[in-house]
Amino acid sequence: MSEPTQNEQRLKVIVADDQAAVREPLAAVLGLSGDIEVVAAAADGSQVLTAVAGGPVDVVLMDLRMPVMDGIEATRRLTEEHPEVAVVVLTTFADDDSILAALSAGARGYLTKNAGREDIARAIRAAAAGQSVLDREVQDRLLATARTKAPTPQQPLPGDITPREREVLTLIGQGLPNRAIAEKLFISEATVKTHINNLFAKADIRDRADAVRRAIAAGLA
Amino acid sequence: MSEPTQNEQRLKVIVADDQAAVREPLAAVLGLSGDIEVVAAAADGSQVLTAVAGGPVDVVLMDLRMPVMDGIEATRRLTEEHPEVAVVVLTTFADDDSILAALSAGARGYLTKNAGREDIARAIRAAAAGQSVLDREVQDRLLATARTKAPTPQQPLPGDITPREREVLTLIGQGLPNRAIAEKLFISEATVKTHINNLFAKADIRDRADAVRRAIAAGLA
DNA sequence: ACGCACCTGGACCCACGGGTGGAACCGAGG
DNA sequence: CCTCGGTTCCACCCGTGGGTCCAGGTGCGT
Repeated sequence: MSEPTQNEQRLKVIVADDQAAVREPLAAVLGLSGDIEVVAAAADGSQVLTAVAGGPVDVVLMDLRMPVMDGIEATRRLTEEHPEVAVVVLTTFADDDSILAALSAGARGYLTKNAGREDIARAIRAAAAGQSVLDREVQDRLLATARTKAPTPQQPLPGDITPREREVLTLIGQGLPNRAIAEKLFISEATVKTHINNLFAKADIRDRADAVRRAIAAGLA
Repeated sequence: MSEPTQNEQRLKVIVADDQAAVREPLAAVLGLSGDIEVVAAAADGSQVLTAVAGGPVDVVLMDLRMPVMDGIEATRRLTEEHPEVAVVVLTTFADDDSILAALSAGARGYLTKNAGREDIARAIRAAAAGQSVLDREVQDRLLATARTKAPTPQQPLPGDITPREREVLTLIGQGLPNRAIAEKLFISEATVKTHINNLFAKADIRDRADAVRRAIAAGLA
């Protein structure tokens, strides 16, 4: 996580973008930062993989929209086969799906293309050090999805519920009538009723509708 | 988002931590970075606010656990009253609640205390530039909550459902029996049954348990 | 004025759900 | 050994739920 003092070696960076008009000036301008060395350029995801195989690399600056193999897939493979290589995404698109997909694939940074040279350089240094740099809007989006989707605290059931009862509750949560539950578990409907009544007593469930809600709330459905 | 060339002025930073044994060495070591100037130190949140009022500040390095006013509350007020000031959290705790609370309050970075001097300095520079730096584990946690909480696509109901029917469905989703629904809506139980039967026909709902699931899935409960 | 959608209500029937009590089997544990 | 918890089943009762048909009242747009 930390750099003992500071300058170890120049950071070896690969620039990946299918548009030469973006890739080449970017590589050139990054080389101006004294601590960054662009060791290769790639026009698609597979070129990134071969380039990484060619020699030691610290950071890949990755576009998402590329032919042959896109940036998401390239990131996924890269972080699997070479976890020591950090990936920083640099793209024009900052929609929720792209952000989640890229970070899930293992990217350690996400910048939009209105980031300046220093912003990019800083993200590269951070990624090499194990940190993660996000554009402000990207962080806001990620935070928003993390927050809005949070109100399902997975409230638990009493501990004295038997495995069989849990099975029955799950099927209730899927909306099945007792007869269907009985068939699915190869038991009689009477037995299903017994389990249900035990459930009601143990878990303070009033009726079937309540059971459905509890099953969903407990994550069984 | 970008810095035109580079050195504008030294970044004015406030260090906030209730433990002097942490605060003072931290302030001292940060001053060693040529582009960072520690202009004040604070032992709690309210001291941060008064210090910010005293003069121009770029970044506040904020601990979360502090007496009088904690880092969350201080961050919230700071980003409201002085949105131009960036807050970077530096704390030992990296649990989901703390992370979400701090970032929701407006923090533009979140580091744990095993971050090194360069890591912290980089986060400060990024925050001043409008970016956000997260520790690796922090990003992973934030991403995990954003992902796991996503599988509720809010599947909609048919369009020809009347307002009254929607009301009834909501109450069904809360587990109420017909009689209770009738009382709550000041109508007879017979009317409730009618609405329910219409719902079943329109929305392809089989029975009451199914209705509960649909109501929850539609976000009515 | 007329049709139409919606909300309202009543009547009937019966299947399913839910409550109670009892009973048998089996495996783990004292 | 025999108890105990879990699972399996039966019988009985009845309340609620769910299906069907019908019908009055209101407000809206043509």
